[in-house]
Amino acid sequence: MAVRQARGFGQYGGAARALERVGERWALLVVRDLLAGPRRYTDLKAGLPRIPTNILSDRLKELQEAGVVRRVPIARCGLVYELTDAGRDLAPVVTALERWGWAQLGEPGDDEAVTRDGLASALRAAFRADASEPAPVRTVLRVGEVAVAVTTAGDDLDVVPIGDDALPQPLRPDAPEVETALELDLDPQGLRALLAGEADAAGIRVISGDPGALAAFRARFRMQADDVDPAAG
Amino acid sequence: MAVRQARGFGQYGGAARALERVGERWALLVVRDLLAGPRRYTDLKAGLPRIPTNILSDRLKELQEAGVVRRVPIARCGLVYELTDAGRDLAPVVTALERWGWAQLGEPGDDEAVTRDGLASALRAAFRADASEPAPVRTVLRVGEVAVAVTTAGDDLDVVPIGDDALPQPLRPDAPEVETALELDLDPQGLRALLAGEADAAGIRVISGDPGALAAFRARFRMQADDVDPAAG
DNA sequence: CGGGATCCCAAGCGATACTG
DNA sequence: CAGTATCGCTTGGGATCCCG
Repeated sequence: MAVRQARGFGQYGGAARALERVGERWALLVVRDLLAGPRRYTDLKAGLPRIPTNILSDRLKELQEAGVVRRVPIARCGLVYELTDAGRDLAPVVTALERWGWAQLGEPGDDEAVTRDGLASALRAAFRADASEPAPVRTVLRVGEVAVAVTTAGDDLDVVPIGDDALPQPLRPDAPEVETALELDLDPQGLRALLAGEADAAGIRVISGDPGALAAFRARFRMQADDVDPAAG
Repeated sequence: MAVRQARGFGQYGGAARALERVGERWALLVVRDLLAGPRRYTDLKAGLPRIPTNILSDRLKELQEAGVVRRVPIARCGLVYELTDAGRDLAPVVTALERWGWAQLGEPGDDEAVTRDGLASALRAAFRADASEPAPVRTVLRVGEVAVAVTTAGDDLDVVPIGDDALPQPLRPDAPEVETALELDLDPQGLRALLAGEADAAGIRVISGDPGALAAFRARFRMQADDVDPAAG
């Protein structure tokens, strides 16, 4: 009996119910990765290097039963897992966790790496919509082995993995030809510093792009949710 | 060895780190209750009726080690646990969970009850700041055995438990004499319906207050984060 | 009586091996 | 590729006990 009957907390309330549904170990990390798009079992396992296969299997079953994840057979591409509407509604939860967690992060542990979907999730959490800058801008970030391409356009953000992903990207037709304005190579601490808005640029290497592009990126991606409104009135 | 060394996820990222710190079973419910104010061990145990005492003890130790909770001896009042600044920064996480969870809630289970701090947390998550209504308004909500008094004033929200709490409330000096404009008695489903903005008033009993006060309450407390902006430009 | 610590059992987790 | 099966270990659950 892999799918356990949700050991409850005995409370009628939102937080308790949410934690019953997605509070098991690894569950929200699966959701985080699926927020980047549909993934095959193997993709998920690759993005969660330390998850035991039986646990991934259990979590996917439980998330399906909770109405968060759906199994979708794809023509000649096998089988993918994707979020349901309710699953996508978990984005604010993941974002809140990202913001808090990045503020707590120090040095990376020896065996800690930045994963592709984790990087994408971080960028989504750090993104600040700004309708006043509607022109699309594309940035490529590399952290260790992983890389993503980030395209911003006004309030819109698109993060796509780069690399030997077998999964065909939807390749939004509305994001046609945008030149890459900035390409960065970061180490984990550099990524943290960048998203924290720290002035120090250790661990941040600009591969291509001018300083203005870097400054613009820093302005649009910042982790803390400082909701001060600066000017009066 | 009560305090385990944070079985990590092997990832350098915000969500992973956050879940390492506060992702253990019961941990975020402890945080939720502490967001309502400092609590003694016994208060926490009473608010989390199904938590085994050893687990509560373990969680509190882990949360202290994670820098989320602090133990504070109080003159002739024993010992309380309270959130640190980092712990208070978890409020957005709890709020996001509340919002998602209330949207998922159906019927209460047989042994599920609404707890006082859970009710307070739900109200905080549902509150919509509105600076244009600065006059303080006080509402009393009862759900089963628990009751809270909610005072709103513009962007400000204050939720205090009512009942035989041993713990002395700070009793904010800035909230002097406000008459109770509305008093409601709800069953769990009525609370859910109220916060969901459902028109149906089953399970919602008005003890005192006029229909206008109820309508005003419904306008200021609504769970879904509908961020549509209705009118054009 | 508040604030835990201890014990024992069951259930969940982790690693590896194996299968359709 | 996409899981299932098995097994030992670790946690959680529930009850009891201890200490100031």
